[in-house]
Amino acid sequence: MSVRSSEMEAKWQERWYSARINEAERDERPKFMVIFAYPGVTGYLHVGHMRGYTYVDAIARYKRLEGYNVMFPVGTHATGNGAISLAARVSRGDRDTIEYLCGNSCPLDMLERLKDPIKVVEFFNDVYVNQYWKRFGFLSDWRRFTSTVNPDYQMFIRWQFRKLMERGLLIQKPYFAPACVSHGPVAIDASETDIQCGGCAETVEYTMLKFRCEDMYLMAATLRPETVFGQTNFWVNPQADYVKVRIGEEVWVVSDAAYEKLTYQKDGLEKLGSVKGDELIGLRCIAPMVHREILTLPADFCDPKVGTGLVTSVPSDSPDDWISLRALQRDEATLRRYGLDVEEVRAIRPIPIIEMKGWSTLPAVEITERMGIEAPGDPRLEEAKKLVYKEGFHTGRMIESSGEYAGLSVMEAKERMKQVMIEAGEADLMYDLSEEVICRCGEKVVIKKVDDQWFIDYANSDLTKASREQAKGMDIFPNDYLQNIHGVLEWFRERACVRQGNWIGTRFPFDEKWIIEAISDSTLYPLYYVISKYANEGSVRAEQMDERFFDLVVLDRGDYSQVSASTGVPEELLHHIRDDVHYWYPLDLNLGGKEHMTVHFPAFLMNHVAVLPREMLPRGIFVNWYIVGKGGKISKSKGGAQPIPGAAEQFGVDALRLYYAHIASPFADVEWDNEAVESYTARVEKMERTLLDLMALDGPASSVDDWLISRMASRVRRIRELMASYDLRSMANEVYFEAFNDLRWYQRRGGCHAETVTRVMDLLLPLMMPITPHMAEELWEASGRSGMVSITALPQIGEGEIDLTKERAEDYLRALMDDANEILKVTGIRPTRITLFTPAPWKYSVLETAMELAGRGELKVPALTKAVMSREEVRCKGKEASDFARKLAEEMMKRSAEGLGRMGRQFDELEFLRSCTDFLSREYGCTVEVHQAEEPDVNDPHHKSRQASPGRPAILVE
RNA sequence: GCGGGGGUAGCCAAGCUUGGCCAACGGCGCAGGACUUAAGAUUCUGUCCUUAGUGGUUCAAGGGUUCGAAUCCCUUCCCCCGCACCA
Repeated sequence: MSVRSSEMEAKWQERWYSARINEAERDERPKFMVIFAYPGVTGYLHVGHMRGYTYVDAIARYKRLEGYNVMFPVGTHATGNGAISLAARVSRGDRDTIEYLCGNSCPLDMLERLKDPIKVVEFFNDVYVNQYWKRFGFLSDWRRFTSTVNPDYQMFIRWQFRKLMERGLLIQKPYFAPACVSHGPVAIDASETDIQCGGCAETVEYTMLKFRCEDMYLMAATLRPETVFGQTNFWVNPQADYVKVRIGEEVWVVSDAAYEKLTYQKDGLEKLGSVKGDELIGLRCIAPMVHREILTLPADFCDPKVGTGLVTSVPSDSPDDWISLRALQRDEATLRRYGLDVEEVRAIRPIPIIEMKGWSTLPAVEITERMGIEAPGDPRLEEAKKLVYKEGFHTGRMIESSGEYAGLSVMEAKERMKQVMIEAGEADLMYDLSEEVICRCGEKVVIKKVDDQWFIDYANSDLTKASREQAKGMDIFPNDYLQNIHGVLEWFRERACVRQGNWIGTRFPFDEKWIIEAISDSTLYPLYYVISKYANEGSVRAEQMDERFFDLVVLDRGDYSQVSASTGVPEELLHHIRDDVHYWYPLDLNLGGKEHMTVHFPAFLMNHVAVLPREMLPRGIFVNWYIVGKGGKISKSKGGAQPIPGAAEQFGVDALRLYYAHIASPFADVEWDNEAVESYTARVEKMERTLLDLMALDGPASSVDDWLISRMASRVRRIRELMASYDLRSMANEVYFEAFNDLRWYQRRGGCHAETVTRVMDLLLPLMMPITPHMAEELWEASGRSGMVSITALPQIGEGEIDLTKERAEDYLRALMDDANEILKVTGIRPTRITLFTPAPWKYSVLETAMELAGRGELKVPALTKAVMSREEVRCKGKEASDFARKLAEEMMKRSAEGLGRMGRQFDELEFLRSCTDFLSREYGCTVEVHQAEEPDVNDPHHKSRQASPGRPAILVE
């Protein structure tokens, strides 16, 4: 795209914004409030992100056309550690980060400032608003911009949490979270803001099985508590150091390392003394659940750093256990060294416990054989374990050996058996990280018990029920999600809503040591856009927005004079804000990417339901899918990774907007493809040129004028229907492709009437405004219209403008030409004369009779034949007549009611074709004659005229 | 495993809810014609096979329902996404 285009875009944006048509103020009109789920401020966005945002602007613009007072606010979400992480990387001069910033044309002198997380947020807020959203010509009310770091926003969030507390939806219970042993809570994520290594670690829950052994318990940590029925022995690492620990009445034995971890998770641990691994070998202990006595045996694979450093042995399902057991059984020297009874150990056999499709009941034995694993310590054991575990977890089922659990799936059995053992005091839980994590300070990161973690109780059944009820009445797109969201709401459970540590966010109002986490502070926020304007313009300060303020303006609770006195906000302003809130809310549409389906949208809905009265609950959700790069993510090498301003420059904003709107259904991922985008650039240019050409026309009226007007008017009507479900793609198709083809056809048919063109522009330009607003304005102005198309109303269709018969006649002409082309193609004739025959009058009378019969539902071949053959003027045609009746009846019986309706829309074919002869002879470069079949003295050597039927003339080419 | 989505002509992609002008919108690509000194742009025509406008075979595969199915039902094969504390 040319510079001219960018200048043109800037020109119109400047006009829109200086005329403030984007600003939303309460008035008498019906309102429409729409948002997109604000993006997290984590860095530059790419062209894929603009898809959903563009939908929102196009929908907002369309709603303006329909006469709504539209509010389309934007904001950003800075909560979490994204900005902190980026600032940290800039601070430490991370090369990739600097390159990334500069590659996106971040000014060099910014780098120093970006060491401060808040500056990072401010910087990107500016980038998003100015380089993305304004660059795309969004009619968003910029005065309402807000960000989760703003103090006023945070006052709103604190209020929201007070309301959740009031409703009894905040609950406290223990929780296990990663923490540095010296710093406290840390974030573990791939960007490794807080940590040196281990960004991919996950928290894993081990079940500690208690094996009674004399006066103590050997504690075996396992991820597979459901395998207890397969236990055959117990593993101890003879080299490792273990400790005895008193906890309550019990004495546990765990590895040194495990003891340390447990001190963060269990209260009242008392270390009694150390014990070497080899001292624990050859003991007999009682296995939990099965209450069998088993033997403790030596195994090197027990890592004291993993779990408790003690392992229960299930050789049927654990490749490690099976290989170690077999090796030990063959190793008489070792057995003797530990004073073990050789025969007893050799008698140990795996016990089948789980059956799964395609496997024997001893999968560990099977997999090791298959993979040829022989010795303990084989690195492939890890892979073998994963494979068996995964298969078993998903498809496994417990067999008879598991007693009352027989028949349960592994998944179910795992949960149940774990619970039962915990309740019986035979097991406990411990948490660990899947890999080592080291804090920035160099200390270890462990899983620490948090006793007083706060949760939002999304499992609350009243809340769930009310939310589902609300969802039923909402406009939710796509339809599948409307079905699905009920399941999601049902499945949503308590969610930890606060964090400690290094996060950006709002302080939890009931305990300032907590920061409200990222999902929880972005659910009710659309409401805040109504109020943010007052904070941004300075008429209400953050500290004035206390609980009573929001109670009053949102919930109508409290007294104006009192709240005014206590907050210092003038009473009149309070009224004003209150009325704003109740005018704009509820939110009409919340649009967001598909990643929001399982978390954000349900939480958004449930928080609204929890806090607000029924009449303020949201009305719509729209989910959009992604623009992806070839083979998945958008990337530099595969296209689409270029900065948004660069793409705007290269392709043109209107072209990009049209691309997003039209390339595919919103509910499907699309692969970014430069060529495809370029074709939309070409399309925008073609459209513009075509319309400018039309505007230059100044000729006489002709028969196609009414056709074109009808066509456009029909499209306006259809678009109204389509846009009731925000079907931008179909609208784009109608305007930029279908209507475009109409315009070309009009010109081809010789249409050139200025007045018609004027009317067409009235109808068409507003419809172009939502998707290609800059071009629409440009053409609006070029056509001599005043004002801006962005603030016009959708055109009203005049009485009689839609004339379906005219449209049908033109379709008939096209079909005729298709037939003629077909004949010319097949025969290869270069025509010197084309003769068209309309059917003989009696054929119309047969059609009429057929329509009558069809209207009564009595159309059948014999019925029609009988009815028409009784008439003399038909009967005299003999077999030709009966054949025609048969074919017609067969044809018509295949039609839908709509199809029959079209057939019934009759017009004078003879006259119409005669009016087209000039056009047709121009098209075909030969003389064109029109006759009625059975007209005397017409050249028709092959009796082609007999083929004519109503709606389909016969053609003779020579 | 649970939940969800999908397989349409060379490619992308509509249609499927409410079965019937559906051989299947549209775009891209390709081929040919027109315009042009030429190129580009534009425009017209064609693009499953066959054919004086007909007929045949198609919408992952195989069954079924129906006068009639890309559309509804069943079975099979293949692909994708989500499963949480991450926005």
